[in-house]
Amino acid sequence: MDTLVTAIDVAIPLHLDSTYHYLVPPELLSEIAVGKRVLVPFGRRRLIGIILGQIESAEELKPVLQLLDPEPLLSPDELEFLRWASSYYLHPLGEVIRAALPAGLLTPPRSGDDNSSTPDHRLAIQREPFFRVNSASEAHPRMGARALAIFSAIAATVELSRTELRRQFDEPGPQLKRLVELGLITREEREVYRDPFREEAVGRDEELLLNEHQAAAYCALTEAVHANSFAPFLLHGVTGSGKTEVYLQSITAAMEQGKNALVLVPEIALTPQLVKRFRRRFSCGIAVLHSGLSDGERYDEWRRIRRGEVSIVIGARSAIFAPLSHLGIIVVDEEHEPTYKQSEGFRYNARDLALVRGKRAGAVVILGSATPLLTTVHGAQEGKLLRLELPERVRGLPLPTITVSDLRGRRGKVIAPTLLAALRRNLDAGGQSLLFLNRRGFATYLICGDCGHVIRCPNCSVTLTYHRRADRIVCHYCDYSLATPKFCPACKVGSITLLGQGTERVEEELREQFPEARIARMDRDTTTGKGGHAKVLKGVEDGTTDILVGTQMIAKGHHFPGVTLVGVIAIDSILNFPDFRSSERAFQLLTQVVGRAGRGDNPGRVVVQSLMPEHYAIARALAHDSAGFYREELLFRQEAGYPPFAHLAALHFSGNVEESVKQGAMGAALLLNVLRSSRPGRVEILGPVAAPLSKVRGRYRWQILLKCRRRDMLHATLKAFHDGWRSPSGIRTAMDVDPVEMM
DNA sequence: AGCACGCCGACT
DNA sequence: GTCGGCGTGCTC
Repeated sequence: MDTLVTAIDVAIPLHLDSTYHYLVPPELLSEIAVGKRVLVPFGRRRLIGIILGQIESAEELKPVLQLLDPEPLLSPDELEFLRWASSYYLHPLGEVIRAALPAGLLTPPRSGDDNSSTPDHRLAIQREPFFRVNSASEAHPRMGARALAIFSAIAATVELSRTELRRQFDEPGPQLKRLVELGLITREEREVYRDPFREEAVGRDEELLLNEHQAAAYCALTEAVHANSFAPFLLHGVTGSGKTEVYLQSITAAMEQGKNALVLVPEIALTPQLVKRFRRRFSCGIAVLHSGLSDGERYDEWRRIRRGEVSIVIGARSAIFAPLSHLGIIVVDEEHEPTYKQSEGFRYNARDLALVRGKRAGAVVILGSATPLLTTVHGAQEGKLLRLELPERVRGLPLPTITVSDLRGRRGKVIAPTLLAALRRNLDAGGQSLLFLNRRGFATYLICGDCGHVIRCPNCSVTLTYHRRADRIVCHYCDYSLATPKFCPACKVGSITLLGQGTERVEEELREQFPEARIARMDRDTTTGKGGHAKVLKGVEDGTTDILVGTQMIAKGHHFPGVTLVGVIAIDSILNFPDFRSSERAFQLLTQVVGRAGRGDNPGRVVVQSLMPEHYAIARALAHDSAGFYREELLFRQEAGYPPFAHLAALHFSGNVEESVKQGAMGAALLLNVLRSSRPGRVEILGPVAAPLSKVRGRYRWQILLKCRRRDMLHATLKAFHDGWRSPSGIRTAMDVDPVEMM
């Protein structure tokens, strides 16, 4: 019989389904613990993995090279959560762990020097000297004036950092050294955090008085907080109904119980006001996590959370993995936002994970939105979550006047007469206008007038967009661009016709129509670089811009207090988007946009241009009838068999080689096999399996959609498929599983 | 995902 | 005779 040796089970952050075992050298035996990192040999490489558990093994194993942490990075409970996510999303645990930890912690050291336990110098823990006055020491007669000033500055406070002293006295080094030598002050080196706020002092802010609806919501939430068990809520509040104040006071209630709060926001760059409001309200530690932080700053924030130095974490989707203990409350603000979904690699949805994490932690989960997901509304109807409503604006403004401008039968101009007249009137009255179109550029496609050839991106299957200012044609998928050709590249003689409309064209048309108006455009083309946003926004805020044209960007987050006219150039471009949620998106967008109109006691005006003016998503949004919209949308989904009445998952097949068609075909074949051998009829393939092959960033992609009435059955099918899948020979590609709507 | 092993074409 | 193409298979 073979002798058993102590080994560990390790998750490797690669696209590998299995975990790997390593021998533990005797000298490390006492230090081994679940959740610590280890440097291990992997083939010819050395990689950093996470210890999942201890095992006894009789196999021939390679030994662990190095144990990297004195304390575990992940608690057993956190690891359990990540394990769940790994199996639910059918994604390797090692990669799930990598997504949950600050960037760089699992990146192995460059070959060569490997004696450092922090593999990346950017993640080095920063230290800084602090100076404090020794007890009973007084100003010394031999001190120079400068040394005296420095000494007094330190004496005036408890201690001062070198950075602070350098800021006040440039080059204080020699004097500090002398003061230390004289025994008057003490120098002490301490660990410091990189502070992503560059801490400007914020004033305090008092709790606001809640109105009747807010108070009712607050009562329900605090009661749930006190109950110490999982309780999910939908906080359905119209724009301006004071959802944030309800979040703040509920969090206060949780903190009074000694519990912590996690707040997810769609995109933290767009919500600085929210962060500021939290910082004004709470004196406890607050960590802010988002993609704008450097790896070092992120790592520091993560460590502050891990050590229990903060009680509140605010962050974008990846903050759902923040190592916050004693979770009492999780807020998902604007829960309908698609940014909660990660759509590459480890495909997860932070909104869904918030519910799972909240359940595991026994916490209150608030999904807040003015336009919640239909799935959420349905969940509330089924009694899975409790719905709290805030139907009134805090400062009750009358609703804007709303017009739908019927575009049918009109050709040519982007701005039709109704909107044009409204713009004229608003301009003459000195009001500001906001025009929305969700397409950049001048013309969305170019077609040869002679041979009909459409110019497409060589890497992606999409048409190229003409940008007039840059005089180039650009791919909006991969940013490939080309100088605008004079003649058709296919037939070499035909002239090119510009079709489809973008923000650049709207801007040009406005300049023709209103030469005296001050017009600005805000989209990805005009806001590149830091402060690009701020510049455009300032123009609107201080009234030096009369008309602002923009994409999605202008519909979100910003406050434009002077806007009295909002125009939606083409809501159809959203309604006709090939996605079963397109009505929902249109409804959300219009609701948001309508909320932008109005100044003071002027309710403002909204004009929506559409080729489908009777569409229920338009009608209901403009009538502020969300109940009506959800009722009709539920009926439509039920008939079509879409979520929330069925569960969907997508299988993506992608690769560099054109032959990835073959892969898709193999996938379809395997899938049919899986379906045949499981319970027939319970899972169906949605849409044609021979879906058109699309090309994105040079990679071809094939997609198969699966539909099932029961989530567990869909998951079992996906799992069987996933386990049975092998890339067809000759093609080196990846297969991705994307549970679109499984919760 | 890397990284090597392995078996076929043009070269110091 | 070798250098190198990338097909295929493994990594405790």
